[in-house]
Amino acid sequence: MTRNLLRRDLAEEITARVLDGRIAADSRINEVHLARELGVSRTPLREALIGLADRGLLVSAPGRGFLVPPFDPEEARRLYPLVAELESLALRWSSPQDLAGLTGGLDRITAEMAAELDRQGDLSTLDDRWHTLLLSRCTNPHLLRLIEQTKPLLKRYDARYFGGVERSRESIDEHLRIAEAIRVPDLATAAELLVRNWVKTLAYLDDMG
Amino acid sequence: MTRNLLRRDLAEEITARVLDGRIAADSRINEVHLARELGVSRTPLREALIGLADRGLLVSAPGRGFLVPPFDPEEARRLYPLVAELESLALRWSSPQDLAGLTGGLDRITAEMAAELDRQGDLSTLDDRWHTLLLSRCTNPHLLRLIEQTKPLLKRYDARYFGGVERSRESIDEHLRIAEAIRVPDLATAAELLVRNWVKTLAYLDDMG
DNA sequence: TACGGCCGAAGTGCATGCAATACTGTGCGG
DNA sequence: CCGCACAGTATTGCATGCACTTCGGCCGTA
Repeated sequence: MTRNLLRRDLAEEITARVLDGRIAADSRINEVHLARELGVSRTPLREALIGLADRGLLVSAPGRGFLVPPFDPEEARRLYPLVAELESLALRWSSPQDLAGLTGGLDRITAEMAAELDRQGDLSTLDDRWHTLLLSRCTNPHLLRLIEQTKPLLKRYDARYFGGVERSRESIDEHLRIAEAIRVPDLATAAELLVRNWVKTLAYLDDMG
Repeated sequence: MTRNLLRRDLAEEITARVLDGRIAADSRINEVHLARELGVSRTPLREALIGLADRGLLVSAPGRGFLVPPFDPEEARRLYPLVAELESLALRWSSPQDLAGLTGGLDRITAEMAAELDRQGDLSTLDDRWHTLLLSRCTNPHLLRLIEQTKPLLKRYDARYFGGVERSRESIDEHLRIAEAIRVPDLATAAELLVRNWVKTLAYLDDMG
């Protein structure tokens, strides 16, 4: 059992707040206020902020502390293809046999997504679980780390624009087809479809914004 | 002009020490001793260590501080293809025209490498400069950040095994051919050659260790 | 009005202090 | 001889303290 460090919990909490906008984009973070609000001292808070800055979720401005970068459509257009390629790589670096064993779990999550969509609920956490499961057999921990680090940056944009029912149905269908390709198994096709899934999401975002 | 933070200088210094072994692999870092040795307090030192742990150069063990992970041949076999794919991606995401303008500078560095090889000098920093210049036209800052973060991990292994004259000559030749492909410009070929360059280096390492 | 310099308040960056946890070595029992 | 318990030390994780920088408002001047 791993004892949890305050700075990790804080990093998680701050990430959540940045993603849902409770900590606004294009704003500075006041360490004293935030520390008081979270009921901790500045030290572990700063440690968490430094970690987040190293991952790119925040930027550190010497003498001015930490900033939440502003939204930038251009950045979204960089992040989606990046995550697409990284996930594609992770998929191609997984054992086909191991992957085939995942299809049941994957499709179950997809089914939950369909149900949640009817209920007009939140799909993003289910989508996360699906992708995480899909990549869980990748044998390259460093690649997985990079993906884990990059996705929050992307989720900032996803969270803003998510909710298109049209696109959600389409995406659910794409998930099913990816799982199918894995069952064959045809990883090249699966990886290709996975990239398309991300890129199409970006295209959908671009059309809106 | 960017005022420099102590934690950044420290992170740089610690990275250097880990890479050249002054901080041994598979050892714990004693914050008090290291802080005293570096003439700073534990606070900015810890901040630097946290950043390095987030990048994967160190690992954080709750209650036990920070550890330098042991050398693991398996890890090297994961890192080289990863960096290869990342750099390949960065190259393919560069503008061919911009890249073509780099060939002069690239070849100059390659020439310096050849000269340095005759002198039996250090090639790794020149190699770094070459790769950095090659990727300098990539328009995806997040991808470049991931590469910057991952390369030190790899350099830990590179530094251990570097020095094969045979492989160095071969690598220099590969650099020239990559620059050629860029001049054409034929980025697909260049990216392919770049991947090969990394993978062959790994193969050479594997043969030794 | 627009601009620039000064002054007080606010905030960061680093140092230090403290309590809880983890390590080391010793002695005892099996 | 080996394993375990225990006491003392060392070390981490977090809190607090302090100095320097930055920010915001006010004034004076052009």
